[in-house]
Amino acid sequence: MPTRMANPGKTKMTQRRIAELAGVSQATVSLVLNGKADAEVRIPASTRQRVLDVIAGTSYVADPAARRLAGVGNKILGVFTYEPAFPSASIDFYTPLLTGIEAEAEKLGCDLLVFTSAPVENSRRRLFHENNRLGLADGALLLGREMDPVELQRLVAMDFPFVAIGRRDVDGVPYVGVDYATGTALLARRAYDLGHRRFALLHLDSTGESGLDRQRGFHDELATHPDARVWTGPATSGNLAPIWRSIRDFAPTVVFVESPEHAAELARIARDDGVEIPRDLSVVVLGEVAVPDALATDFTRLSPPRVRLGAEAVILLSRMLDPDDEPAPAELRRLLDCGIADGATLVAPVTA
Amino acid sequence: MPTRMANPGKTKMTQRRIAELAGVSQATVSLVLNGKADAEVRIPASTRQRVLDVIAGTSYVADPAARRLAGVGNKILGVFTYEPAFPSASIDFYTPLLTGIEAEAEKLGCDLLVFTSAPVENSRRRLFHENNRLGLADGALLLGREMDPVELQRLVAMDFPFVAIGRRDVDGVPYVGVDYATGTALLARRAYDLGHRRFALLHLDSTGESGLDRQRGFHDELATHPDARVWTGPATSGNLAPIWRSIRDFAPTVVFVESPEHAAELARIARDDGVEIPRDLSVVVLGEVAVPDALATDFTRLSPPRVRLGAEAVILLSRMLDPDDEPAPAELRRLLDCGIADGATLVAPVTA
DNA sequence: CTGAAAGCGCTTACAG
DNA sequence: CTGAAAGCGCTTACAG
Repeated sequence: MPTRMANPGKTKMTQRRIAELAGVSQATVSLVLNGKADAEVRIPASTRQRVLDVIAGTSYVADPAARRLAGVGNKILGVFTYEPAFPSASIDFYTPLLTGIEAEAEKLGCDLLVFTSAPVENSRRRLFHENNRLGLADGALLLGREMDPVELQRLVAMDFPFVAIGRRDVDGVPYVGVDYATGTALLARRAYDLGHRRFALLHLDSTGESGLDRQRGFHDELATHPDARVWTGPATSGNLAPIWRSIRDFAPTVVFVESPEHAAELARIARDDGVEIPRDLSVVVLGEVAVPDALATDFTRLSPPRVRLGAEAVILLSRMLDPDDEPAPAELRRLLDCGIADGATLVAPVTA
Repeated sequence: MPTRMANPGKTKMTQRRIAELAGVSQATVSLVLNGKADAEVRIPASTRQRVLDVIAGTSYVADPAARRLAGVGNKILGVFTYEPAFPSASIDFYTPLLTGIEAEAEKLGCDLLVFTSAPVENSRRRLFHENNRLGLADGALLLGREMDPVELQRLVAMDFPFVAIGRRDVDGVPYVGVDYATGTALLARRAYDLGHRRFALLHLDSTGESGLDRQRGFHDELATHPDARVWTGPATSGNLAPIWRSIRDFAPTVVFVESPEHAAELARIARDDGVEIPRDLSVVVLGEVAVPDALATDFTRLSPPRVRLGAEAVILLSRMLDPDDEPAPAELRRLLDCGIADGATLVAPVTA
């Protein structure tokens, strides 16, 4: 339990000591340090220089806690992940996001406060808990496949600046997401144009917005084609064999699969069942395989711009924090175009 | 430039307001909150309960900046990476470390402050810069292949609690590292026992401790075998063709390569040159391939316990921060055993 | 042009 | 047993 203070005993460098050394008041040191010395307040260049010289001779850095308490921003962005970020299960999902976030934070000169202390319940983290350190950050980025709407509402009500990564249905939540609906619709349209008429959709058994968007894109597109036949089912975790039998009974020429892992598993089962992919059955994946495995199937799939997603979220948050900026409502809720990886598993059906 | 405060306008929950609502003094609220209400200071259970009830009804959280300023620990661990962490080049190196760090921080209830704001010079970050937020963390973890000795000395002199990941030569620097010397010696001994007598070592052109440890382990082991012949050379970045010619002229039966990337490249060049691996030439890698690629060669190699390394560093740091704990000198500078992956590229030489 | 002072929200001796 | 007060290091009106 880390509770001991840093630097016990040693005399810490403070503005007061700088002031003594420079023969000025502590307030003057603060003014010089904050650049106010130029504008509103006139401080003679000589005084200013003397202070700067003294500081240069020491290892002084303004105490960030004191700055924060005194009411200025810290250039610290909170990062909250609803699922623990690094453990293997989620690592592929978070890594590209964090890559974008880190790169952009670096450009902006911000530090990142990762809220690892949030207690985990049902394998999800809770943002609000006693002693949460939200208040130390100027604002926060929220990542996760699903987020607790109540917590989102509370953040909005608090007027705490934050940006969710991924579209969120909760009112007033700023986000940067991916336009999965359009991406999925484009792929459905591409399949239709290739001659497919019997479509299956194997989606995740989750109520997350991104899954709903994919389903909506899928259905909306196919609704415009009266001759398209559609089967839909959720993939319960674990064994996909039963669901494969249902799909086979429907006899689609193409199956859309939300999860790359499920797609790989389904393809394996299908092959064992004598179904050759893509000759007998096209497969379209609605998510990006995280680490492209050289041995694996090169699925036709959505390819969301995840690194950029992280970067854009940081940019939006920093704009929200900038007193001189005021992002327009449309900028506060924004979807990035979803890329498509052509892959090799969507071809014209032989039965066309 | 994020500088606007969170929560502008809205009235923030404070101990003072809690105190008003509960009809007690602000100090009492603090005492109740910090559990001091039980020990030194006696506060009637009824008062205590009243305060807790009020707090439960609000969304109060103690302002971490104020706590910090008042002199208590924050359970915030700083994380400083000398090379930017997520960008692809370093991601494989840092990811397992961060996995261990995150998992352990979560267990301890600590947040992680990642110093992304450190300015980059010559593709390395500088820890000390104006407005560094080191002081906000109770202590820090330092990661990187090489670290600036001057900065390390300064941290030691400041008495700032920190733990370096990887052995460091600088006096007084606490670290958790990997025993590369012993690991390398074991592999050299294994090669010798298989009959190898002509050894080449292709090391990185760097002065980092971990590289030096490997070289030392290599040379120390082989020095015990008077009939072993040794060639050593640094791999300059880029084209390995020239160095391959030097190695070929020496005609080793086994080549030790520090970097996995160099090993892959060298193996390719060797094969193009008609040298079959491992039949004609055994190859031993002294680092772990980050993402095991199913297609790549399964090199015989060192397999440092990187996830554990991260976790152990957090544990050590938290012990240093614990006022009731006092890690022994040996615990402050510790090497973990380095694993060995048998792989398939170290075999007995045909010429033996 | 510069200094003295208030205040940020907390913790912790110190008085009652 | 509890309240009033000092102090942590800063920023920023406000007086000189």
